[in-house]
Amino acid sequence: MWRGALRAREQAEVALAPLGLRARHYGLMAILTDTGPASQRRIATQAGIDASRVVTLVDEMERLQFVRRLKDPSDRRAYLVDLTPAGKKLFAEARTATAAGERTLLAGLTAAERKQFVRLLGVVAGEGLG
Amino acid sequence: MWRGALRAREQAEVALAPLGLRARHYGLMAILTDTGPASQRRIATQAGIDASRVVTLVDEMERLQFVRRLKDPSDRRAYLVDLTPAGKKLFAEARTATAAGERTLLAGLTAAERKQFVRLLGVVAGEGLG
DNA sequence: TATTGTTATACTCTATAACTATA
DNA sequence: TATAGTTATAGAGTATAACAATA
Repeated sequence: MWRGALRAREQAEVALAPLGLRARHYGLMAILTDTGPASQRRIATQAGIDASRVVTLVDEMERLQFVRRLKDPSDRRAYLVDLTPAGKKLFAEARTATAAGERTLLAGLTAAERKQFVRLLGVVAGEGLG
Repeated sequence: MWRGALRAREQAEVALAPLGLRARHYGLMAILTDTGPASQRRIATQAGIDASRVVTLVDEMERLQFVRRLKDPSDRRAYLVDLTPAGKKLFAEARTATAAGERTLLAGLTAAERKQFVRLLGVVAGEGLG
């Protein structure tokens, strides 16, 4: 499983490199697309990483203007991190790019097997647990 | 997929910790069990890691006497790394331990789905590529 | 008191480069 | 010239601890 994941990540990195992105940037955009504007704390929980790393990650994406920090009106300590329009556009491109890599990765499977595999993987990965 | 692999590795680490092992030690023993005595170069290729890391890894396992370095009679530069009897015994225990973790990981699947999942995973991971 | 975001720091993992002894 | 193993080192990536502002 580890080996498969390494292959998958490598595919993703290769696919995203032309866009100037790393897998983690894709992950951030995926979370924001999923949940909408979110606090950094929530992003950390969702991604399963430390809050201090979210700082750096959001910094990077903010500097590139794909993401922005809005003040949370209901909690002056917190930000709401949000995709900018440019970020949404970029994420769409990134999805296209990674989809191609995914096809390569799953090339050995029939269409039915792919569907099955993705489904089972969802269960094993504990989908929806954050 | 990445998330699933993280869960899998964590399961493995937790399962192996009581034996004083890390996932990489298990990996080394698995390779040696598979291929028999092997040069460090071959182990590196097989595991997909750098040769310098194999040095450290074998050092650790040799100090614990689970592995030994035999001189390769046909190439005086090379060692043949081999499991000791204690290493073989340990690997059997480690297999039992990780099998329990595996059951936890695949708990959400039926028996048939598990079998299918493992098969598909083998294809995606490019089984036998090294 | 507890929590959000931040910074500084240290630790782990990993690869690279330079070396030796062989081939 | 090239390869097996080793060492030292440097670069990622990551978590931890301590802090200010706010709850």
